[in-house]
Amino acid sequence: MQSRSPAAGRPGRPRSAAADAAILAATREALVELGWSKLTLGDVATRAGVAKTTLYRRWSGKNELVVDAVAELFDELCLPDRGSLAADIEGVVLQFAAILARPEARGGLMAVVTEATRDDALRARIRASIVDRQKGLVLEGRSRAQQRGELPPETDPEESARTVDLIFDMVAGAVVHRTLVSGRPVDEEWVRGFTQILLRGLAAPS
Amino acid sequence: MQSRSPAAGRPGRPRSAAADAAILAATREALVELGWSKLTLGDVATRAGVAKTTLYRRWSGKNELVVDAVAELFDELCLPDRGSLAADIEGVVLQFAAILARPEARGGLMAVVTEATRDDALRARIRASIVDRQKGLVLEGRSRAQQRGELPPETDPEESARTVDLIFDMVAGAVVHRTLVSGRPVDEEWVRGFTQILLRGLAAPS
DNA sequence: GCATTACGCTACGACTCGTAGCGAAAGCGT
DNA sequence: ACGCTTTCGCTACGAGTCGTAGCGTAATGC
Repeated sequence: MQSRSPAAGRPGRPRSAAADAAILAATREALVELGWSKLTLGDVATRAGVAKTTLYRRWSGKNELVVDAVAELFDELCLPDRGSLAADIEGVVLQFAAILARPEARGGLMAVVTEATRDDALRARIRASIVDRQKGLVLEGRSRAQQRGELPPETDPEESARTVDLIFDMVAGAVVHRTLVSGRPVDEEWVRGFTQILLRGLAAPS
Repeated sequence: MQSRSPAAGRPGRPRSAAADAAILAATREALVELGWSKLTLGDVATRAGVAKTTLYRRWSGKNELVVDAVAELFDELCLPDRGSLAADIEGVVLQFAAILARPEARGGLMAVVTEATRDDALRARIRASIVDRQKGLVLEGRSRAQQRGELPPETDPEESARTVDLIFDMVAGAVVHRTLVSGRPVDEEWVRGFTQILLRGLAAPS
């Protein structure tokens, strides 16, 4: 996507955009059927109807390919204004959960995060194409809540940045853990309870 | 461990307990050096000084082996009484974070969780040897807080069980996400902010 | 037409997988 | 002491995947 070849007005035959799309779609399909560990690049190439060499000319390996394939799933994330901070949180959490509920996202996202533990370049790629977009939603939601008077305005900008990171880890982490570790669905009931605690805290009366 | 051969008074040569320990230690060592995807069972066998066939006689594959190797890391988790709910939370979060900071836990734990997405037996094994122990700490901490009067007593037992699951996902999820996705350390400052939000909520004044 | 690049195809050595077969070693009961 | 049973280390094996190289062909810009 953003990091791959610009292909600006170079001489010679241009790369097929259709092949790109077919490869990414085939990757997601294989991810559903086989899972991360049994997914092979040769199989993806066959599914996409391209040669294995074509695949290697565009992606350096399994990790990079799957990051791009999974990142497309997060394009649909947005933050419609629902009138209150609680409603905004519930909306975006349900969106995020809906994406994670898809099997190609479950296995794929977790696998690349695992690999990113030992690969800084891969981690940067994940951050740029997936994580930063999500964090932007947190920023937007807080800004709206401050305008509504639901949250106090920022004082220290550095403190403010830390809080955004913290909230982001709490929201995304809880949804991911619920979905992938506990293995239970993120339904409306769960989201209500989660939002309640996030906004008012554990000590508050239910 | 609990699920493997009981080896009760059978005839014949008993299995070497030293080999078990050597294999698990070698697995963690290989996990640090190579990471999940490049770890091979042949390599682990060589490091442990045993034959590859011996390894396959005890574990059915990479997943099961790594679960057992990583599970040992969580044996040290406990919940010392620090006098208040906030202090208890901070204590156990720092313990959990210290384990996750070790490279053999980062890659290994995430990898087996990823694989568990498509393997129910593996998920059950993870739950039994890792997750349930953590959830027990949540239960214990809430019980103490209720005795201190920091939390309201339970009314509906079913509602109560849901709340424990929710808190568990929020705590563990946030720490895991901070460590593995955001890639930033869980230090005392972060833990203070996290506990503050978990107990008093976002809307509370800082 | 010509240079340049992408593409499909085949083939290749290197590696890992998981299993089978063998002889030797280590315990247990008599 | 003697077998019986099970484990262990070793070697070897077919199957599968990896990532690359080479080749002829297709598509684009000048």
